[in-house]
Amino acid sequence: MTVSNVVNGRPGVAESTRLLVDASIRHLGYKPNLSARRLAKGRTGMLTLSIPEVEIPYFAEISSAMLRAALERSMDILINQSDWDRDRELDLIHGSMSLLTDGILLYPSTLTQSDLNGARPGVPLVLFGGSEVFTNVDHVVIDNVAAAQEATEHLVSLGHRRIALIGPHLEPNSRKPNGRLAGYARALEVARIKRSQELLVNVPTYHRVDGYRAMQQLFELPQPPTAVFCLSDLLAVGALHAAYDRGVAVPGELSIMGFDDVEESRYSNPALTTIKPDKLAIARHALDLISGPGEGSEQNGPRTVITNHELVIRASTAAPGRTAAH
Amino acid sequence: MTVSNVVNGRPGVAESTRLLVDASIRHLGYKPNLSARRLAKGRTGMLTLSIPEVEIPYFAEISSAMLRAALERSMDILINQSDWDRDRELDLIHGSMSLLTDGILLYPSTLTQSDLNGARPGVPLVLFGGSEVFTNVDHVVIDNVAAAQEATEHLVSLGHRRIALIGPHLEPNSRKPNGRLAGYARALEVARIKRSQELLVNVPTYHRVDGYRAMQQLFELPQPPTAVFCLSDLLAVGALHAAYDRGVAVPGELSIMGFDDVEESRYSNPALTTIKPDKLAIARHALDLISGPGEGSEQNGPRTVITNHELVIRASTAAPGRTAAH
DNA sequence: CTGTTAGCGCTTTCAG
DNA sequence: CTGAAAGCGCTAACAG
Repeated sequence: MTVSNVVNGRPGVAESTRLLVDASIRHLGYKPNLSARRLAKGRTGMLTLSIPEVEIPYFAEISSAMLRAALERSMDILINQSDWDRDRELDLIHGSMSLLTDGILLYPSTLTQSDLNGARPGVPLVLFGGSEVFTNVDHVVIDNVAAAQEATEHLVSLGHRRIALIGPHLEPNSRKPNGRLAGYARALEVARIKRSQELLVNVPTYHRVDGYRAMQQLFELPQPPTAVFCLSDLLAVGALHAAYDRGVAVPGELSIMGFDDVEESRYSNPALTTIKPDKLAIARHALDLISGPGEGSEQNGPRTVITNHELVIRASTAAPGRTAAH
Repeated sequence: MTVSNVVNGRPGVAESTRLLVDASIRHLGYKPNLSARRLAKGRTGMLTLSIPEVEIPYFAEISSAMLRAALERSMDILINQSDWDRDRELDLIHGSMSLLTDGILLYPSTLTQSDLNGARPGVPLVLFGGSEVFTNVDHVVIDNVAAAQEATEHLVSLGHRRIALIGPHLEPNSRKPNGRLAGYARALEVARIKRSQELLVNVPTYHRVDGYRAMQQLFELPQPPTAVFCLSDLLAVGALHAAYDRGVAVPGELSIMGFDDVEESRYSNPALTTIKPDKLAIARHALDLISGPGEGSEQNGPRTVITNHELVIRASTAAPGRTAAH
């Protein structure tokens, strides 16, 4: 009908008719049925965003950025929580819900490259973040090795020599490449500091409690570190709390450095020195990739976009003072 | 077709046929089109969740709880950020997007009762949280006045007499009822403590920065408070940081109390005493209301469910010591 | 400029 | 147990 034209604000409708239709619409309380529109049109205007956990501030902030970026392009976002579950992530990409949304934005928490080689989803897929960089799919990342190296160098430049590292995937023989670990290693190498296995604390997740426990463990060392680089702000907040509980002064006796620049860390006591990724840029690039060049670009193969990061120096790092040993 | 039956796992299909169909499905890489299914079925299995901001930990935690509760009922959630924008919330309820999802879960950040009296959305609507309790729509709340009263009484029982309050909607002549303010007032009344207007600091939002500024303001008072009750943990974190910056010891010289029991406040230095709402219960009740009794219950009118809360005492509150004045 | 005709991909009837 | 027929509410392509 002509009705469809007026509802969609398309040109080529007489002003009089338009008014008439508008009146009827209001009168009858008509609401368009989006499902039907979608069936007919073939697109939904919705994207699926998959993150491991909304409660982790980094993901909450990234989600918020995605929501904003989507709004800028008048799209909606359906948030899916994968709970770090491999099956949930696999399900999404080979997936059942594919034809509901126009694309999938996924933070690969457990997937590896080879998982992506198999069947492709029915809709565009773009990855963002994660410790590994995928070359077989569109992926928006930061340069994790450079970032971790800068962070470690900052600690080195302050005069630290015993610098611990707290993070997940630090197992000695992990097959999953870990850019941040590599950056840390490189910085030590440049500074001619010998790596010590006891200063590498592997944790199961990025949660505060893991940072707390890891720090406790480091305090028990015969020769505790004078600085700790935590692979997320949340981990750093946990470490900070452990220092607080033990009465160790930060940064006086111990320097702590985070990663992510989540707002929480600007208000911790003391505020955290950290690495700040450009979250809005990540979101915008992800959105551009997903709704961008379209099918035509398949020829050019998967694209990797590297976004900026920045070292933000706040109050939790300083030159080493007295030892952290109690 | 019979195909539909096997896809939906319905009975009444010969085992042989089922196998045949399954094989073809796998072979052809068939994916059901959810939009089509929805058009035909009339329901989408999706709910819209509207919160002001995902980056606010309380909302992130509530979202997570909703996501989990929805998963338990095999539903999906579309998250909408209202950004505290009245128009966005109104739009949602009188709404355009109505027929996309099966229901709307809304945190009323700016709406008032009268906004809900007008046109009803085409789908079930349930409200959760907020400072006002709506009686004309299904609403899941906590008893804000009781909670705030308990919080204040805890401070009183410690021996405090000058207890400040930091929060939004504290204007003297606000028309919007504020349960938490009422609870605070009642506790003081019971303790026969005179209310002082200078101890009420009204802030624009629940963000950390507002707590920070409000606290700075209180420090400038000729006679600063010995305790502060912040109407959100985020505000309390800001206040804590202000105390830290000024070198005021918490809880030695100043007690700080929060509201929400967000994980962040368990790791602040010191950890915050706070009011803990049962977020999962809120989520589950909201989901039950929305997909519950259905149309039949319209006769019984809107339901209000009040969920539990709990006072959690941690390290940020203690008996008053030296004055907080610098 | 307006109205008609198909058909999106599924789920329902209801016959075979 | 299986298949054919109709229609969910919309948009697209065309004809009046």
